Amino acid sequence: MSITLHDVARLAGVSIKTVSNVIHDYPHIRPDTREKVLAAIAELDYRPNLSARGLRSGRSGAIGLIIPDLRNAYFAELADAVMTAAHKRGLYVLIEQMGGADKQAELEILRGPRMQMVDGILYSVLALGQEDAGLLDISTPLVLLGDRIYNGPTDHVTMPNVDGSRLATEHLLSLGRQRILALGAHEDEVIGSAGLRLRGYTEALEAAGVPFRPELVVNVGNWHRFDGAEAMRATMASGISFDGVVAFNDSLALGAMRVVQEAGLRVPDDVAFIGFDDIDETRYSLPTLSTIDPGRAEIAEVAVGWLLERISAEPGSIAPREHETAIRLVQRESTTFA
Amino acid sequence: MSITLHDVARLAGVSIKTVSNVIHDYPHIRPDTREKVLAAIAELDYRPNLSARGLRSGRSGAIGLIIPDLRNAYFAELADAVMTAAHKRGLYVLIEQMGGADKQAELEILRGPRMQMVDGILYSVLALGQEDAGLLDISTPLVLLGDRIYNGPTDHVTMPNVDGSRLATEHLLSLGRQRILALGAHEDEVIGSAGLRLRGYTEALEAAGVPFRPELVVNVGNWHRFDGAEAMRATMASGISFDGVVAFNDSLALGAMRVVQEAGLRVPDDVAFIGFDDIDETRYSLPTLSTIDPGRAEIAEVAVGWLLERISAEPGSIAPREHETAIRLVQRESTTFA
DNA sequence: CTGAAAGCGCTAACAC
DNA sequence: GTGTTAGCGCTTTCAG
Repeated sequence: MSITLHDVARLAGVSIKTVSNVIHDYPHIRPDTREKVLAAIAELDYRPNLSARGLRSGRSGAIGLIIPDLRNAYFAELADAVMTAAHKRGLYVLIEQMGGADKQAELEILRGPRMQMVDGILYSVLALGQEDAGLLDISTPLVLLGDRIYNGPTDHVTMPNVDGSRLATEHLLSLGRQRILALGAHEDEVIGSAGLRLRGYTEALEAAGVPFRPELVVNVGNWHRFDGAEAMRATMASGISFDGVVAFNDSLALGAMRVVQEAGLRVPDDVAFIGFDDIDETRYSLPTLSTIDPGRAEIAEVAVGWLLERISAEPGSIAPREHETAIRLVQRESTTFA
Repeated sequence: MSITLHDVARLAGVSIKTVSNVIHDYPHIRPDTREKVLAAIAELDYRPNLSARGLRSGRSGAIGLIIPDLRNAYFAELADAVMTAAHKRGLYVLIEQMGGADKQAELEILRGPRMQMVDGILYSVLALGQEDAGLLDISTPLVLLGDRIYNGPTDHVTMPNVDGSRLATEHLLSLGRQRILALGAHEDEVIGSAGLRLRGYTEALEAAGVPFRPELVVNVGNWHRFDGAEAMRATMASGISFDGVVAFNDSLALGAMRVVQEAGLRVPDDVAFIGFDDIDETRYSLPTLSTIDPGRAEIAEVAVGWLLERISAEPGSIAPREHETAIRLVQRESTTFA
């Protein structure tokens, strides 16, 4: 049997209301009463029962984080950032992975029993798209992450993808590269990370007066190292020549960089590489990888902050907001000449 | 206001007990009653209130997973495996990171408010050691992971470290390597992953009649890519010569391999590498990294299973158990000759 | 400033 | 087979 408010109240010689007041820092309590109560709490090692508190208050103190896959370094680092931001505010985080990109599965997780007990949800959209925005009008407070749905029915936090990609491409152009591969495109995608990053790429070429060559745009299904390696093998086999690669994430870049080097080309001398995400690994690859830092901590801070605002606000009282982080070009060896 | 058992009962024209019976698959219910209830549940989209259920039953349906750091690929992959194993059994997982190796901080997390509401804890020990085993005699069901505490007051699941390291070392010896670096030792550590893996290394040398050279044992503080790279730089600067490396985890191996290649040595021709953990990245490094697969899924399965047994058993009724997984040598390019 | 008491939604004796 | 009912521990309204 665990210690309850009653036990503390009895030991301190007060009522449970007073104990509750002390716990919640209710201001009007006589100092000596507070002392007595705190002493009793310490002596009994009292811990509030969170289920009871949750039942009574309607709040669990937990938020959900729905991400594609923890084994993906980007999302592991995002989860870490979200947990840090949440703990600062006394919340705990329930992580849920959705695995493959299946709309139905994703919606089920969003509405499923596991997200039942959280006060709000941070959802990094993967399978759903702009056309599904309507499905997100759920009663649980929700903040969207990622680049699949803009101007949806609720808040959205992401990085400026077009700017980031333009920055990355300009960086390679400034090195004198002219035949730059865009690695990681998704056919016919306009919105979504792939679509937006392709747009930034084309904008940068255009601004620099470098002709856009469709054969330099490489479509890739998933964004893992494996896919980057495969796509690069196919590209090289097809005989296309290039002297720079803007990869739409770091994993793709690392996979592709490996294949390029295997083929005897030097990085950055023969081919310069830049990625997206600034995952830890980019600091230790051979060579280290230049990348766009998306401002992960800022994403987490703003998203958790907004989610909390929604949790305490009247439903419907906060109009949907959009936040884009400050990004940063991180130059490393893959674009630096000795 | 959300839907409660009462609402469902009213719509179905039965009592809440009957609804509860249906939900819990209580066997003796007339089929048509069950139908009516299920229809009402579906119509109202009823979801049980987990706080109320938790309060009443004393179970939250959640287990805690305490790990050092999600950004560490090994633990991200472990978390993934644990979530998979837990979901199979209808549990959700609350992940908690402990950050640096601080005993006090670690104990606080273990006893802290966030682990308050879970039914049991999976704890991958980092800072605590064998001498602290007594501190783990807590009332919450607990299963230990990692290699810091053996034969503690509760169940423990891990890989056979000595065997794994012996296997790895034998593999390099079988390639004809004689000057094999042991990378990742911790000074004076006997138990713990570093101590055990060093023992496996020395055992393999001894069995093969290869002299043990203390200068080939490289101490490393942390086990990140960065530390592997630094340690390798220092080792090479000191002029020690070697033709193989048994790294005590994959990250160390990857960091060190990079430095070796930077210096113009070829892997595996000049130096063969093998790591521990079989993290995803080892499939995509240049060259791909041979490693010891610790049986992560098995660790997760056994640990979650045992934890559940402890949760449903009388406290103290289950004697502490030890489980060692089946391991596997995974040979990749870093130890393969064309 | 502190106490009494109602009730959050659910489970599980116990009745019928 | 199904209904009644007593709390689980906490927050909070309302008195005093």
